[in-house]
Amino acid sequence: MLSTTHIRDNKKQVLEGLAKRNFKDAEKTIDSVLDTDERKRAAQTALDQVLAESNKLSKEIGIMFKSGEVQKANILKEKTSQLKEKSKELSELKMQMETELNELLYQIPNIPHPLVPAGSSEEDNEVVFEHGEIPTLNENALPHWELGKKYDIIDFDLGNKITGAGFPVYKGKGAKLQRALIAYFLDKNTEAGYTEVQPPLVINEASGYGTGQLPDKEGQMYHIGADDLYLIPTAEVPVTNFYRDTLLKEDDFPICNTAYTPCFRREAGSYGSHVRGLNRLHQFDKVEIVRIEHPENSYAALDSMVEHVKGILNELGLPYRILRLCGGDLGFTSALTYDFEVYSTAQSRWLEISSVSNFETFQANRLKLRFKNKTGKSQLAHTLNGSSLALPRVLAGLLENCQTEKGIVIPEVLRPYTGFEVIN
RNA sequence: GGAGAAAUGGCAGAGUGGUCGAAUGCACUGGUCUUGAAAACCAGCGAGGGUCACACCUCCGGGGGUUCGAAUCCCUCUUUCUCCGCCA
Repeated sequence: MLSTTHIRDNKKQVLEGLAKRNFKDAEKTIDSVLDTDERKRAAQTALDQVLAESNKLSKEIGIMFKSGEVQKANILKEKTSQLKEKSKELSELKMQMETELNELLYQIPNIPHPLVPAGSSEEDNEVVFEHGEIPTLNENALPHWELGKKYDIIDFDLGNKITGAGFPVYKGKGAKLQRALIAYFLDKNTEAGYTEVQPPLVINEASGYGTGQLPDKEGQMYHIGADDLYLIPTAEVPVTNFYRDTLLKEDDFPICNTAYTPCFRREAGSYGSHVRGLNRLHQFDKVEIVRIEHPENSYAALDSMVEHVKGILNELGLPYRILRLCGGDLGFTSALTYDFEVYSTAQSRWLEISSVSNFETFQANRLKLRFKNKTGKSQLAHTLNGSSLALPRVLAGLLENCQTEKGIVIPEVLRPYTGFEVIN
């Protein structure tokens, strides 16, 4: 959520940013934010004055009672009763303004970084880096869902039976490969200075608001009605919310966490061939990296996260590219996002396997995540996160690109984790 | 699941209806002293809103209520602790 003071002080820049995102009615929305904010503050000021008067009188009444001037006190009591009614009205007005203001602010996405290219769809994303050679596979190369069946390592039908579509069962070497990838990713992240954490897999409503899943993306999360909790769509949510309502010191930075969790997404409205196999699931595994940074360092941190993910993909030997997302494809809460895509040779398409973003103060504002700066004032921190990495599509790319006539050859770096070299 | 107790500033911990945003100690920051450090002493030290700056307003787990006035009384929710039950 953007802060009203930021909007007030940088109106022009905000409008330009929203234009880059093709945000409709930007001017109208921003104007009504500013107007509502002004009315909110007017109500606040009026309320404060009434309360000040009432506090003063109450103190006087106290003194009168002590000195026995009961009659005089009773006259003042009348007066404060009136003030009380007035304050009730004003505080209702103020709350109403606050609600209206928040509803407006919840609709406004983050302002894109200047590097974000203009554009309306994924076609306008900018390819900033490519690496690795696309392997030439033999003629009867298979997509991963066929490979999963052939080697009996991924069972979509079994998952279908016990739960439903989008919940595969990993078996044998497939299950072990999953575990190997998780352990490998966590080790790489830990080596790079991230502290491993294990968060809960369900979150409460406040956490959903903190990172921006609520109120707008409610339908994307699984909701547990009886306890009013949500299954996490990504480790970003619980881990970033560790720092909700927190006042940090400058030397607490940087805060670097990594977490493996399953992720649960309803993916309402997704269908068709691009969701086939592991391409899009309701439950999948992901290792996430989350950072809390000083605003001055957040873009250096973003770059270092990108370099880190690159390092892992280089080691795995998968062909990949990095995209800078355009305004139209950028996530609601992000200011700048780099997507990593692995090339799936058997499907002849790119698969997104990581998304690394700087949210600047957008999440921190809702989270009330601040730090005390050098001048002693509290200031919003910057939050960042990225996948490092998401399993199913890495697995898909790996199965498809590493298939040979003898079977699927496991990349060398994973062999200490799997304990086997080939799936056949 | 049942019974009881509790929740106060970074931490510990006073405060049971009025001048309490809150004693005291520790921690922290600045200063004096010291070759330096420690100790001692002096001063400062919660957050949010508001203001050029003051004033002023809000916050003692969350929400609601009683009262002219609530950290303090009442209701409710959450969490923690103790006991009982159940279970890994």
